[in-house]
Amino acid sequence: MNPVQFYKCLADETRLRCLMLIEHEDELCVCELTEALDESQPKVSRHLAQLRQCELLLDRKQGQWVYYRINPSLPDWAKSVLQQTNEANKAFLKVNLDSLFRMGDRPNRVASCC
Amino acid sequence: MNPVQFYKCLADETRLRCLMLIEHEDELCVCELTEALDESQPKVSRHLAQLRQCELLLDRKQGQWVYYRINPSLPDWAKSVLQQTNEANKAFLKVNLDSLFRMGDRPNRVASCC
DNA sequence: ATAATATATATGATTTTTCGTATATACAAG
DNA sequence: CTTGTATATACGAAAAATCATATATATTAT
Repeated sequence: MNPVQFYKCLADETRLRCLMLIEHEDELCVCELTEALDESQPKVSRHLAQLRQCELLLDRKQGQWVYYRINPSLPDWAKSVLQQTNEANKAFLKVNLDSLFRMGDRPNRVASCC
Repeated sequence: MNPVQFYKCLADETRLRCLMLIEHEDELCVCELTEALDESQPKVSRHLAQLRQCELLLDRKQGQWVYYRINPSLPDWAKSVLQQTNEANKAFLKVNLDSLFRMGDRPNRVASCC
């Protein structure tokens, strides 16, 4: 993982908030992120695709939903950066977490093993 | 320190290498960074100015040289991110450190207190 | 005073990134 | 099959970032 490419991924508000929300919630689908961020679906989807191409995120398709999670194969330093950023910037994420928890009709998780 | 602004500062190759070199050496002047990076002086200077404006770096003028150092007032999480990035990416910096150590006529440091 | 060195900044061009909108694909429900 | 929902992508426009070059300022040396 080239550190410049890694930080370019974090250097956009939409992408950083997506990463932090996913880090916080372990796994989120596109519609949840779209609601939490109050952004258009194509915009969120485009940024998620970029994070997937750079291998910061993995996705898992389940029915009509696509769930994104942090790539566990990221180097330790990168994972650590994401964790620390999250822990030290809770106020930054609050508005998005509030929207997420207020959201109705969130899809039911089914474990990927079933 | 807004995390998006912070990561935008790290999301450029010239700026990230400058930050990592300075982190490694505690303090470097513009001509040393210019030599270590093998980039034009205005380019290095411009990026350093940006890092100073964003308060990631502080500068100290001494004679004809301007020395840059990491701003010690950065939040702990940001300082930690810089340190971890450095420790986990030594190979990334090697070529620049080699150039720096090979450089002739490096300015003599004088402690800022004198 | 003149010349040389170190650094900063201005300017306009170029490149990169981001965006809105439209559209395509896949799945689910009826 | 049709409709609705979730997601992805294509395309051109707009915005932002970066750059090379020229030039300005400050300091040191002669």
